[in-house]
Amino acid sequence: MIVAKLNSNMMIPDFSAKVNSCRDCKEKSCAAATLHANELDQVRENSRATAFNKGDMMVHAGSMTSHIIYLKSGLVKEFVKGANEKEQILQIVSKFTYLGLPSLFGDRVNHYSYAALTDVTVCYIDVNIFNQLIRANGNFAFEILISVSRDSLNNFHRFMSQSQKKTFGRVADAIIYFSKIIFEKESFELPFTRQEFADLIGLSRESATRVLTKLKDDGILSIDGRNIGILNEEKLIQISKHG
DNA sequence: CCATTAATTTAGT
DNA sequence: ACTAAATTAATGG
Repeated sequence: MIVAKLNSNMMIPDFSAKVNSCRDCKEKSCAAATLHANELDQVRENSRATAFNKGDMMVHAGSMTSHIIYLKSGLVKEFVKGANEKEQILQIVSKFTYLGLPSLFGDRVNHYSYAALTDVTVCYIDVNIFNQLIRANGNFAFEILISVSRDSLNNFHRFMSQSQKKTFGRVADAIIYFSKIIFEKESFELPFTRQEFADLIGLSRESATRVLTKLKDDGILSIDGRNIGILNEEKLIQISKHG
């Protein structure tokens, strides 16, 4: 390990740079779009922008929620580790969403862990200013409520199907989930390994790949490494419904 | 800087 | 669980 010597030419990196402007932000959330100019300036004063690399841990479950993380770009996985140390992915979070809202309102501790699936850019927003805005601006609060509720509905449906369906149905659901909700495309690249794919739907890695190759052999999917294409959507939906 | 090799991670059976 | 393939890190020039 090389330790850089501090001399007069070496500046300590300047982390004080604040977010440039929230008013002109091109990556605003629906909620932030309801804020007035002076409120956005308040947010700016209490925010910092940073980036994470693919694979980076962003939040550990159990840590305190001092800041809300707003995801400006990239994909993030939200997960927990069960008693058996097995990972369960709760959902894949895509851009323009706030991470950990249920933890903010339900507790002061993050109940879930977050890790970057791709390179990611974020803004940290102080929870105090966030709370303040919710109290002060009903439209903002309403939008936040909408996103939390949608999240909740989505996740319950996913977990329902997971607990009731067999392996093929779960895999089909996951593929449809990626195609419709995350990527909004017929074909896409899985943002993670087979292990993680299995962790998302509560299967073993072996079962997950077995089902994927079967779906490929049956001509329902095209699979090349992490690239997945839906060839026969009708059948896929059939499988999803059937179990 | 690039090339080679070693080590780790991932996929498939 | 094991093997092969792929990706990433370390090494040497």
